[in-house]
Amino acid sequence: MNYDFTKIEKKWQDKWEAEKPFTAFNDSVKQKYYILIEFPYPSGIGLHIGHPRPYTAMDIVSRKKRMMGYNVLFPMGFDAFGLPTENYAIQNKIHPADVTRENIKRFTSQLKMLGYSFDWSRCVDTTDPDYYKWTQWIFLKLFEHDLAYKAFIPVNWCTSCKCVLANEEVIDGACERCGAEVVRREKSQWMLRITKYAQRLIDDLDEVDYVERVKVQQRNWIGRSVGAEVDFKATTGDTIRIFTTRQDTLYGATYMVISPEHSLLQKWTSENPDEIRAYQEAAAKKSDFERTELNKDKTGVEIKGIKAINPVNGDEIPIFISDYVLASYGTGAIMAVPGHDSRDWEFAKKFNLPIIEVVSGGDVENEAYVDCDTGIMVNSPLINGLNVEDAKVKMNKWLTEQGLGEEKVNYKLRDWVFSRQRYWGEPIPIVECEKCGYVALPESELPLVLPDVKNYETTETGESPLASMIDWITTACPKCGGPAKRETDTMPQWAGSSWYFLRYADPHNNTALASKEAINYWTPVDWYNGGMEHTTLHLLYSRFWHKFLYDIGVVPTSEPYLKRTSHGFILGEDGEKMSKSRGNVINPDDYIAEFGADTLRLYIMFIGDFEKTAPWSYKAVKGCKRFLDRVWSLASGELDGQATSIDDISVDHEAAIHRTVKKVGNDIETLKFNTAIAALMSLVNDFYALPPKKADIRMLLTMLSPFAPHIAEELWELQGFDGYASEQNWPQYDESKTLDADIEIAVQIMGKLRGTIIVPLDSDDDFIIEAAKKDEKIAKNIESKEIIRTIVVKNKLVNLIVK
RNA sequence: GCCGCUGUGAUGGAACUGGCAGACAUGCGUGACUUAGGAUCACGUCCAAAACGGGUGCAGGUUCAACUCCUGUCAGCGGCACCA
Repeated sequence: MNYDFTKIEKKWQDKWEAEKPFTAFNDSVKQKYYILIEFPYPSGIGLHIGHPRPYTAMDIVSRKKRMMGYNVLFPMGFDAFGLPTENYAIQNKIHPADVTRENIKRFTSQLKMLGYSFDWSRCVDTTDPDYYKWTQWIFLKLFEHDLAYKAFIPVNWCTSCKCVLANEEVIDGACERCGAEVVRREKSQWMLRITKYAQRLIDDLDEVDYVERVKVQQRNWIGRSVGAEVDFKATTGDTIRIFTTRQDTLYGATYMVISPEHSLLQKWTSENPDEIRAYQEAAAKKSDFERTELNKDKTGVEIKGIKAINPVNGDEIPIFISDYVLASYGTGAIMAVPGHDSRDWEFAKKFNLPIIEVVSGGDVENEAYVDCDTGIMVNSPLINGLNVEDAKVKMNKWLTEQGLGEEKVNYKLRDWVFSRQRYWGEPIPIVECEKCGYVALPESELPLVLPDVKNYETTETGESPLASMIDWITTACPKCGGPAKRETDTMPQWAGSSWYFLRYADPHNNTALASKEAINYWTPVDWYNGGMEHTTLHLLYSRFWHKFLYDIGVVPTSEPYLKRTSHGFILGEDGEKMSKSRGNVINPDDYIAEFGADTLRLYIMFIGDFEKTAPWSYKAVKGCKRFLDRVWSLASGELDGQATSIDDISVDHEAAIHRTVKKVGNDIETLKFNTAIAALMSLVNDFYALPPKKADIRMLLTMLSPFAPHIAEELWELQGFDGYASEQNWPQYDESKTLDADIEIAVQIMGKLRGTIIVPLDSDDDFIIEAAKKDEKIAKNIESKEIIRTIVVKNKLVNLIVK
């Protein structure tokens, strides 16, 4: 009988569909284990080969955890709001909801064809009003706690999507999604105060088990730096507050720079207003990208007729505007210390400004002395002779005493721009009342359902398609009953995914986002695997929302995910990133049809280190198919012996089986799926060398079932074993049985391998040394030499040191 | 510029905590079975093969022993970046 994977896979998938063996229970006595993968965006092109890598990995973990006796929650859903669907809808004149429904259908059937053990009864869809009701509810809570606010600010505007982007969505000055240029626009936008959580988002990383690169990247993004804010007086009488991390170098400040957008500029009358206005206008026109691109050539304009006064020595110093100072960081103003900052140094050279050395050890005439931690303060009466660190401490104290400033921590993290001028997103449940300002809709009016519109396109003025729905916009203020207008922007794609893992705990609840009991039972997520590309987007956003929900008592823990791992991308056969234009895209459907889902699952895990990128190889897929063919021909025939427990396995294979149980089990827990599969292949090779008994095959199928569940169940049934392979206990190994009775150990002379000997397991040192000396090859090597030292590593090797 | 990661056969990749480098797979080679083989099975496959030889990006060091630890250096990938 042949391995007819098409028939077998259909058979078992139908069975799982009917019997639902992978349902998670909210009232189980078993220990819970919550495994999460990032739910996909159901795009029109269907499942991509990148999807099955994390899904298969976590499916294997889920299946193994179930076999270990856990009540496993392994859910799936769809993050379905977003631009591609909207664009497709615009082009084809279909409602985005219809497109979404079709895409979800297709994704679901593709996922089912891969045999994943999802609990489909908990499937969620972020575009379902029953779901986004709670996304809106959380937004209202944020608004209530002053964490959502509307502000007129310069924003990132994607010229192609015609939409505002969050900082996290801008990559090298271009749109993260479409690659088009991002320009600066002033717009009134809803914002979320993620910055209020910056410190906790850093601190709590110490509490969770995330792979290090994720922690590093988040810390990097939040960008904490410790310094001080210091007030400089201007000759106009105004105060200019600056932020610096080098308060020790205050005596070296020979000029100031403020950003072209600084508010004081509106107030001041300088001697050169035209020059200043021209510079401001030029800076405003530049995109962020252009501004950073020009970083070699420093530009700026002095504000003539106005000076600043250095608070430490009373010196009058000039003030410049320059776009190397950002309005959005710190206070938008800096003191410039050309002696110890390379940007200031460059600027000072160009504009012929004085350079004062305040930390000794460098040569400030030739270049800024920046890495001067080991230097000693000079030319700084208050702190001369101190090292840099002590100087900072003393300076902080002095600034506080004088009322001139204080120690201050700054973050690169910006508040989250939360409005999108698009149709296919959650409506923001806020109205603007002429009298009361921004007013929240009452909870009873949720969900605020997305209305049908004729036209899904953003208007030329950059307004959401909802802006043309006059009937919908016009409403009454919930507070005073007066005339009010609805918010026409929608939420960003990241809204629905910021809390979806909570919904899985209790997906059909219509009185809360999930019941308290369900949340308390299932959360936090035990293991979350996802892509590195979400580290400073979804992962950061959802940690923020979770912390807020913790603060208002909705969830029991301040962190949503206990453990975070991340997979590498799969590249095309040419080693390049897959893309339509390169023509190297791999379609999973083709592989399921040609080799079957089990082979695809196996190969995608065998391809290489799970955490690294790996190139696809058609030929290597065939190797995995060959392996399953070999398993099939071994296990589909008549087999000898009993097969009721691990004790029935044959003596010949005992050590190999125990070793494999140990290896496969450990490797699954540490994401080493490739070596787990290699171990199973080795065992099968052993079985070819020396025929296995029935109990040996039973062990093999048990271990294979998380990886290749269809073939494992089929062979299990064929052999007449009890129940299903997937519901067996995960096998226990006996450490003492993992080694053969006789083992080969290496014999080295002077650290070089000179031969091997076979000795009984756990032989003592003297026995091994004697056995080594008796070995023919070794004896020849050491005759006429004196052994002066011997090193024995038990069951591994012996090293003879000779003279 | 700063931070992090990675360099191993023809290829993808193994190697626990310093203990036989190259598991497993691909590819290639030889043989068997066959009318046939792009199927299957068996064997071989780091280089060199004279061996007490050489070999994990490169140059050193520590050690009885180094892919693994240390110093320096080169290359590639990723993140951050006029962030004061």
